[in-house]
Amino acid sequence: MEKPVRSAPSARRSVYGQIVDELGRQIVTGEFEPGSILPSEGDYSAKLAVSRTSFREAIKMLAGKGLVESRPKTGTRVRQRSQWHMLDPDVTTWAFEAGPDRHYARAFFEFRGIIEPAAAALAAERRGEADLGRMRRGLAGMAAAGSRDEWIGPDLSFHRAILAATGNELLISLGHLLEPALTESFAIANVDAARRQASVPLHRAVYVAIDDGRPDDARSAMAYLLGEALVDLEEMVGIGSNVEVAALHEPVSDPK
Amino acid sequence: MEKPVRSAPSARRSVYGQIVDELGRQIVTGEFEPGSILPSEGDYSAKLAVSRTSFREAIKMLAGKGLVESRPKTGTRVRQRSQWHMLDPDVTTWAFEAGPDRHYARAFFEFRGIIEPAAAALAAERRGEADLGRMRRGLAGMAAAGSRDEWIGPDLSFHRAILAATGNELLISLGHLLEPALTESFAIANVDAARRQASVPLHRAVYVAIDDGRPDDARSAMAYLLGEALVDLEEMVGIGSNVEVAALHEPVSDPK
DNA sequence: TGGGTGCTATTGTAGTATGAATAGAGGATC
DNA sequence: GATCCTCTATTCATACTACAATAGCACCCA
Repeated sequence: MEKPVRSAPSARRSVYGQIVDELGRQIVTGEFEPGSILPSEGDYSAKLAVSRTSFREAIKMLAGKGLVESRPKTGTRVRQRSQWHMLDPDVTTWAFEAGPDRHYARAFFEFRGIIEPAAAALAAERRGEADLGRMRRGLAGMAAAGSRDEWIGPDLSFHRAILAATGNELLISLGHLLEPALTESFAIANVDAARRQASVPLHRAVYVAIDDGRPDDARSAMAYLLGEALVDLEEMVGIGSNVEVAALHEPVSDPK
Repeated sequence: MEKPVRSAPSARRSVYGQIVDELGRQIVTGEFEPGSILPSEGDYSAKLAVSRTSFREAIKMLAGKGLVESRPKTGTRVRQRSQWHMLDPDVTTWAFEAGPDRHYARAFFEFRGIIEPAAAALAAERRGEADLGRMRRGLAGMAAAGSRDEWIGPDLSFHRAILAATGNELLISLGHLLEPALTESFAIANVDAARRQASVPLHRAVYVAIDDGRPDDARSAMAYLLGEALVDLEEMVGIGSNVEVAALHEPVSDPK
């Protein structure tokens, strides 16, 4: 549909890459409902005015992320949400781009709340000088940041450095999810400069605990930091409101 | 190289699917080193006796998992491990298939040790009757299992049911990683029937705590369960041995 | 010696042809 | 009337070819 400048995110320029982004976003936002069948390759590629080859390559990439499934005769079907690879950076990007998807954003912050405090504790045991240096640079960058855009990079670096310090490849991989999430979170919750600066001491507390080798303090400092960040987002978007939390107690219906 | 029966995992039968599996495994096991360039599409597809079309579709799927990166003129390059999507089910499968990759297996169990106790705690707060039913069926299946193969399914169902009970899509996605991990773990650590049966009460303890709505007990019961499972694997493969743990304190060198 | 400038290998895209698989309709059989 | 089988049409799967776009690299010229 409308294809605006879309400066920031990913910015794939190849034909198949654009289709991946466009179709991926449409699927994640629910424009194509799970269980539904996409138009046939021939029809859809013609409609998009691209070759069937490029279209198929895009579909293959989406299939690799668990979003769709192609079978002869049947066609290409959108899989159930429970089958999607939610931990894929692109899927995360699309989910956050989709405007404030409250359900997803809430799940994501809950997930961070599990991972990152534990990662901070591990980092306090295993941090190397290089990791600490990256954290310090992140802190300095945050303290110096004037605009929102100047803030995101250092913030991201700081959290990534902690994940990297754990030496755990799976935790490091989570850093790839953080980028779209942070970028879009800040785009949504437009916290002002004063508020951002207020979180610098919280970040510093995490750093000090890691530097001193105090895992439990690092864990709780990180938990507190994330809690504050969630509060900011809540106020803006309303995720995590009481209604949402209550609703979450029953929808385990999800019947595969 | 040798292409044995490979009964269990994925078992893709399409041409491009086989290439994805084969290339993916070769990259993850290090047969193609990060930073190296694959042979050109024309050469490699000819060598494999498949069309360039199918080969490219396979490459696209691998690119979607962050394993490779294609650019005109340069070719297709294997990306650094830190860029891989380690939380992709296929990548997990290849990493475990690769024989006992101690480094990865240890990271994976550490990761489970972070996620699953927290998930169990959340499940104790949010579980629905359907979730509890699935857990009960899993327990019953484990108790009744004679062979190793009969055990894996119920075990997997049990852990997935807990993740599902959290209602958190990201946690549910982790269930996709569990399947290859459990399958291969049991293939490696061939624990005997008596030992498996000994873990049934541990699983039951987790279930009871969740059923009763006691988050802290669920968390610690799950942590204990995973600890025991890790002990089994350690004895077989040597992951997590003292040497390994000690070595992990410094290799944060991982540059970029 | 330095810098611009083609050459060329490689991926990207397109179009077409053929094959294989299967859902579903329709017919045969009991 | 119900069940099973066959047959067909649709769709994806694979292959092959041609050309465009890109960018590394060597070469040439000032």
